Amino acid sequence: MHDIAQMAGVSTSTVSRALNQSSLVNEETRQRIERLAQSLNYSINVGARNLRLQQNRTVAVIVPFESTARQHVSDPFFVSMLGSLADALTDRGYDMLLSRIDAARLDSAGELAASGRALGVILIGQWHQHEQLNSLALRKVPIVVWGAQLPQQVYCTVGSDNIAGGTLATEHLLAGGRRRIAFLGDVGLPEVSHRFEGYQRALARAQVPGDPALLQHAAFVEGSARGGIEDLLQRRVSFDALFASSDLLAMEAISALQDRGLRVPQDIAVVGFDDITLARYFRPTLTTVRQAISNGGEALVDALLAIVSGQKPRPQVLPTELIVRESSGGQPG
Amino acid sequence: MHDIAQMAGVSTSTVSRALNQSSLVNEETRQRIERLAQSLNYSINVGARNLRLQQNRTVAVIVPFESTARQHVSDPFFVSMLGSLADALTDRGYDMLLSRIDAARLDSAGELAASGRALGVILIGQWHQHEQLNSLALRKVPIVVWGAQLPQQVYCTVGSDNIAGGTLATEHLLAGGRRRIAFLGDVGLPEVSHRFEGYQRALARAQVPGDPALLQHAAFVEGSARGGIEDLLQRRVSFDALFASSDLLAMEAISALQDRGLRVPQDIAVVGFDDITLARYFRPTLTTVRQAISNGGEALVDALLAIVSGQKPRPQVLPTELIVRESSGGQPG
DNA sequence: GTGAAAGCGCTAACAA
DNA sequence: TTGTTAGCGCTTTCAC
Repeated sequence: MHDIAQMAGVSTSTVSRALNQSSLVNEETRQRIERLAQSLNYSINVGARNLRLQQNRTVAVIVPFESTARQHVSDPFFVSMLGSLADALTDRGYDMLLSRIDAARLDSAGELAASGRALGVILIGQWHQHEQLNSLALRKVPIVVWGAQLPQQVYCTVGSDNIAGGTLATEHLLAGGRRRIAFLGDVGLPEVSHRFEGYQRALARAQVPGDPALLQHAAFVEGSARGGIEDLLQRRVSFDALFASSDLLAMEAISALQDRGLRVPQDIAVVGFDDITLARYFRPTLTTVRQAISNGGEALVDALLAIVSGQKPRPQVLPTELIVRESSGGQPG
Repeated sequence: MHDIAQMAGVSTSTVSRALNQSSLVNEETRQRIERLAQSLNYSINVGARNLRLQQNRTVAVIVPFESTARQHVSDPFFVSMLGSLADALTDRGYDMLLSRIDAARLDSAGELAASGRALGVILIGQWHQHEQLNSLALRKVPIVVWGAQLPQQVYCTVGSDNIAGGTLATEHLLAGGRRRIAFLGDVGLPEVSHRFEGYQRALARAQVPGDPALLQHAAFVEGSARGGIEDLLQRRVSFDALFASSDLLAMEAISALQDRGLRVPQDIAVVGFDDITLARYFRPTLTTVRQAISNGGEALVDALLAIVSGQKPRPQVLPTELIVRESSGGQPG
C-alpha cells in the first residue's frame, strides 16, 4: 500500500480510502489508484485490516473425527452439508475455515474463536459430546451445532425434526403391512435416539407391540451395518422391515441382506435417512427421509451470526420429508 | 496479553516469550503465566502474530463450481479429496480455508494469496481452465492443481495416471471378451481425455477397431449419464461394455441401463473410475479404477509447501489400480 | 531473566 | 479532498 501511495503521489490514507470505496476521495484519484493496484496485483492485507478493525469474516467449520479410527469424512450427508455451508458463507461474504478435530477434545474448538482465527464455530455433528458443547457455550464461545435439541442444552442447535422423520418412516412401513420392523443405528447419539423415538411413537400409535430385540446397534462407521445385519440374523430375530438411521447404513445393510439371499423389498422392506444423492441410483432405489440440507447450511450460518451479534437464537428444527422409492416396496403412505 | 502481563506482574514481552516456549524465561514465571492464560481461556491472537511475523499457516483449498449450474460439491471423490487434504494439512500444522469459486473467474483465486489470507492455493479439479491456471502461475501465485499434466503447463499438477488407468480398465473389458466398448465422459476435460487416450491405446494394442460412435459425451453433472445412455441407445449404437469416466457416472449409467431392461454385466459390462466408498455397496458391485486419494492429498500439500519455499516441484503422477468387482463380470485381467 | 520501544499493514479521528 | 498521527496485538532487538 505504501508503494502504491508513492507511485500515485498520495498518502496511504488516500489509497486506503480509495480501495474501500470511500466517497471522500476524488473520483479521478480513485480510478488512478485502482488501476495501479490492479496492475500490481495488489490486494488489501486482510490480516492487518482485521487487526485494525477488530473484526473477522472467517467462520470455523468443524468436522469431528473419532481418534480411534482416523477416518475420513466419509458420509455423503456431511459432505453435502459442507457444500451447503460453503455456499451459505460465500453468499454472505464470509470465509470458511475447515478443521478436523478429535471428537474427544472438542474444547480445543474454543481456541479457534479465542485466538481470533474465526468469529465463531459451526460444528457438524453432535456425537456424544453434549457436555463438552455445553461447557464451550458457557465459556461464551460462539458456537452452533448441527444436531438434536436436548434437555438442559446451553448451546444452540440446528437440525432436522428427527422424531417426525422417524415416525414418517415407520408409519410408511406399517402402511405397507410390515409389523416386525428392525431399527438399525446407534441410539446413544442424540439424533439417532430421536429417530428411534419417532419409530416407537409410530408403533405405539398403530398399536403394534415393540420388541427390544428389534433394536440393532450400528455405529456410523464403515462395515458396521453389515455387522449389525449379521448380528440380527444370528440372534434369529424375525423381521420383515428395516429402518436404518442413515442412507449409508441402509445401503450397506441391503447389500448384506442380499448376500444372505434375502430380497429387498419382498422379504425385507428398507427405509433409510438423509436422502443422499445416491439413494436415487442405488438398486433398489432407496426409500428414505429427506433432510433439508441447503436450508440447514443457511440456518446454521444465520444462527451463528445472530449469536455473534449478541442475540440468543432459538434452536431450530427443520422439517423432514418421506421420499418413497423401491426399497420399501410401498406406495406413499 | 496485556491483562495477563499485569496480573502476572510482568511485561507483555515476557508473556509473549513464555507462551512461545522461549528458553529465555524463568521456568517458574513461565508456569505462572501459562496457568493464568489457561484459566482465562486466552490464546494468542493469530492474526496479529502473523502480521508481525510476516508468516501465515493457512492454505486455501478451492473447489470450483460452474456458475451456470450452482451445484454443490456432489461427487464423493472430491469430498474424499477434501478430507484427505484436511488431514494432510492438519498433520503439518496448517489451517485450511475452503472456498467455492466460479470456474470462469478463477483468477480471483490469486487474491486469496495476494491478500495474505492464505500462503498458497490448492485447486481441486482442472476443468476447462488450463489458460487461467497458467496465467495465475505466471503471476507467481503459489498454486497446485489436482489434474492431468498438459503440454505447455506452467502450473504444478498432482494427479492420477489417467492414461494407465484408462488402459487398465479397457484391457480388463477386452479380456472379458468385450469388443464394443462405449466410453462415457467429457473428453474436453484433461483428465477424462487422458482416460480416453488410455482406452484407445488398449484397443489399438489388442487390434480392436475403434468406433467414434462409441464415444458418448457426458458432463460431470447429475443426470448426464442417464442422458448419455439414452443418447447411445437412440443412436442405435451396439455395445457390450461401458467404460465410464467416474464411478458416479457409472452408477447412474447402470441405473439407466437397467431401466431399459439391459442386464449388467451380462448384456453390458461396466467399469467406473475413482473407487468411491459406495462402489463396494452398489449392486452390482462396481469394477473400477482406484485413485490414490490419501496420497493425493499429501502430495498436493507437499508440492504447495515446496513452491512456497521457493522450489519448483515437478508435476506428480500417482499410480492407479484396477479393482475388479461384479459390474464387469470378469476375472482380474 | 526482564522491560522499553519499534514496527508488521492497515484504518479513522482529527487537522488542514 | 487529502495528510498526519495513533494504535489494533503481537514479537524482537537492544538495553539493563
